[in-house]
Amino acid sequence: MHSEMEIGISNPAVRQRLARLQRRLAERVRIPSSDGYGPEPGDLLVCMDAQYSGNKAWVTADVHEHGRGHLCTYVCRSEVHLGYASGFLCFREGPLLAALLEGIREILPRQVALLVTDGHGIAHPRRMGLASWIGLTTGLPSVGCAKSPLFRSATTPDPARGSLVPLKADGRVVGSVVRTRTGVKPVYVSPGHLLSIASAAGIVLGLPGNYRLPDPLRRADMAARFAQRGEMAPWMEDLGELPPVLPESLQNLIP
DNA sequence: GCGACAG
DNA sequence: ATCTTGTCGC
Repeated sequence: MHSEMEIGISNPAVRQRLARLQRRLAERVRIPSSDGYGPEPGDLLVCMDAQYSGNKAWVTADVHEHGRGHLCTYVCRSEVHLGYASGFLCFREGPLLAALLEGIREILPRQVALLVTDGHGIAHPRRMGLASWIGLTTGLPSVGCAKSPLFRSATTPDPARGSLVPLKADGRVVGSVVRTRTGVKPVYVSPGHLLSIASAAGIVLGLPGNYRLPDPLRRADMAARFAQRGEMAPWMEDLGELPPVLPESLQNLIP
């Protein structure tokens, strides 16, 4: 017998159905031409990440209070139900993030104001990156901050921190290539849901930190690695095992 | 056929 | 994401 394996996503028929679902979901995403959500003092910004080992995943949510700082970083363990394939990350990781968000909802002093994820928002072939999926699923504003592009950009931002250049997909501007640290590889920022392209870049550049990844996102990454190794830091809180949250739309498509 | 390809 | 050692640079 073999260990429980994830559902293969290499199957053309499965990919086709999921791609169709992505295009349908993308129609509901709202990206204003300007503004949209903007952080206000006291707002809770949640940055999320996940680490994997086989079909096990350690998922984290770093809670940052805008204008003040770090509150706590939550971690949970989950089972992965779908393999990875470029362009379909939202279906693999989305349900895991949704589970943890559900878990911390009652713990937090107030509602989450914004979500930030590893991976893209609308800077995606079908406008349905991880950030857009979780934003749409939760109804919350969301931003995608990816470490590598899904589309090659013709230009690169100046070496100085803060400089940025438009990120295009098929001639359409869908995000920004942002220099978060002088002389270091840029990150790829795109809105997921309920805010503009400019706002998304502004938010990422507004987050604290002197590394390529903003501190909250970096802390989410660190926490997930710690948890995976069975370690905990004083600023982390373990919520234990939480089952992935599969929306109706996925229950029929994913066994 | 070959290279690309978020995490 | 994960598999892995040393090493160059601020």
